[in-house]
Amino acid sequence: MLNRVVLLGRLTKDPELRYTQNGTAVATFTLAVDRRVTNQQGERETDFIPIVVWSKQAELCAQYLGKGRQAAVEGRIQVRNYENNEGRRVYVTEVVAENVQFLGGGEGSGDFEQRTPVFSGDGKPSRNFQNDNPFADDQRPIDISDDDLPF
Amino acid sequence: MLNRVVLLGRLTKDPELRYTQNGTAVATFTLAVDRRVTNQQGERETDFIPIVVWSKQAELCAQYLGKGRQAAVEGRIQVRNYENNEGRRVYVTEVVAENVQFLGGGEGSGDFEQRTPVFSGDGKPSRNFQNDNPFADDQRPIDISDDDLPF
Amino acid sequence: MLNRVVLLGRLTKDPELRYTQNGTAVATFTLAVDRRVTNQQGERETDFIPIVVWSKQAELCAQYLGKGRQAAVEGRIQVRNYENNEGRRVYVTEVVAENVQFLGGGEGSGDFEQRTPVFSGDGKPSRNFQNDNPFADDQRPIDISDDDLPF
Amino acid sequence: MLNRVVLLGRLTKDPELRYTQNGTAVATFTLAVDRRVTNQQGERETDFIPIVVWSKQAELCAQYLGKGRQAAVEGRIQVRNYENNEGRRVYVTEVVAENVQFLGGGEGSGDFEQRTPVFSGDGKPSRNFQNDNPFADDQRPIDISDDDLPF
DNA sequence: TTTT
DNA sequence: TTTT
Repeated sequence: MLNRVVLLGRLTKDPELRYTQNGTAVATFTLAVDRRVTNQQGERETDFIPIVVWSKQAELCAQYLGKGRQAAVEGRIQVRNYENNEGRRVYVTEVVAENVQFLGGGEGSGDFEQRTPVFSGDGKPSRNFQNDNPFADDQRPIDISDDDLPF
Repeated sequence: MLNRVVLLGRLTKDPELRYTQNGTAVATFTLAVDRRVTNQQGERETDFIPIVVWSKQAELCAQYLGKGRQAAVEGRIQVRNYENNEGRRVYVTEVVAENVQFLGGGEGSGDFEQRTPVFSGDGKPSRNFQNDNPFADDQRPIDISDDDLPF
Repeated sequence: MLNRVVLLGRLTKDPELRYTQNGTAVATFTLAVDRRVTNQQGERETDFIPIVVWSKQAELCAQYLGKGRQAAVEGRIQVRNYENNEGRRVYVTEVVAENVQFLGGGEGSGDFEQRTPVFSGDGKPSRNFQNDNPFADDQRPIDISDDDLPF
Repeated sequence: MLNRVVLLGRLTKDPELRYTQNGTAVATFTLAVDRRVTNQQGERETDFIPIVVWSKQAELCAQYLGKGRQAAVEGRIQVRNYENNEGRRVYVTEVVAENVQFLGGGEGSGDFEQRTPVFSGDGKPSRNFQNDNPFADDQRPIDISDDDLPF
């Protein structure tokens, strides 16, 4: 019906870029969003919120965003679930971004020089794949439907 | 920094009302939010989003909301984690509501007659408690800090 | 960049439906949104917010919404200006809706029976037209560009 | 009921800071927010949205924000009206900010050195005052209720 | 009356 | 584990 999210925070790492079987780009990153109020111990806590971006925006994020950069994300909350390799149902909540604004900051910060996109695939098997693909690592399209999220 | 969510959906069950050790009310429920677009199979999918409400609003939700009722929720995304009883770190994402609007609908729908609040505690131990309390079931305050979420 | 609005309120009147020169539907209505806090006199004030909807959604609003009905509106704030017939620049702020949800309530309330759309054109000339059209009244398309708002 | 706005844009000028009769600070500025899509002439249009901030946040805005700076604003839409000095009712729409985030950019940009707050009062009488105060110019509190907006 |  |  109505499902709207707006976040402002910093990337905890460079985005990861992948491609679905039929060539759709999808980028993922985590946004660290500080809470506005401190807790009872007087500490400022942070929510680490997983973000998913599709298509052209995914590629732009991979090119222009990096660890430590500030970004504003507008999108919707998505809750999906899958069966893990122990046969247990796992629930994943993430924000599907429809609009990402690149703000300043971050390391190496010659504001928005282009980065070399980081393709994910790092030896550690991605166990929450709906369809595990051993070739995911070498930048070949992964064998899942466009509906699924490849991470 | 900035973390804003607005949702419109229906409760999948009656809210559960609890009290922290020092008497703060907390209600929880799941909001079923239909997606605006259908998937590739032409089906309309639904996101089931866990909601947490505190204090006075919690008690109002327990009184006036029920299974099937429509509600608008405004709040923020919170990601917390705890170690479960198998020693594994579990991540929980939920929306902490700051404003809940009661809309029509639902069963027995003599619009907003008061309901008998449903206290949770149903025999099945609540395993994601930070601090398990055997008395949670009989409506006595539960023994955890106000910071923690009792579910 | 980022311009997001979510409102929940009631229509002060039936929506007005018009068509631009090239046949695009546009509906307008005012949403009465109560403030959450009362003022210093203990009264609850209300903001009356002008809403604009385009295309298919405009026609659905004209059919299914009416005076007193509750609606949730998601969109963006738009500030436009035009020169009035006294040669003075007038500023208009309105919410351009991208998503309107029909909620219950309202008069005659046999929930969402279809209404006869109300075409605007009531004898009183609409002086904030960019391009005044004497035929606007008899439901013929109005002679303005799609960019402009016909009211 | 529910009235939520999130904006990201740049200040068109330094904020103006004033004080109500009983000492409450209020800052005002205009946020230039680019539209995401270009119009039929291929130009990117901009909405100029008036912002009001109260109390402590007002003083922080006056100190840390300036012309050209980027800011994220979270708040609610307010529509008020008053009778102008020609006896005509004038409607004013503005965003009452509850949370302002200072982002980079702007002139002189030694990021967030403190600025000398700009008090409004520039010789031109502020004609949309509900209660005109000839002393508003010399930084003395203005003689209106806290409920009213002094600009 | 507008910002980059 | 889900609502209409």
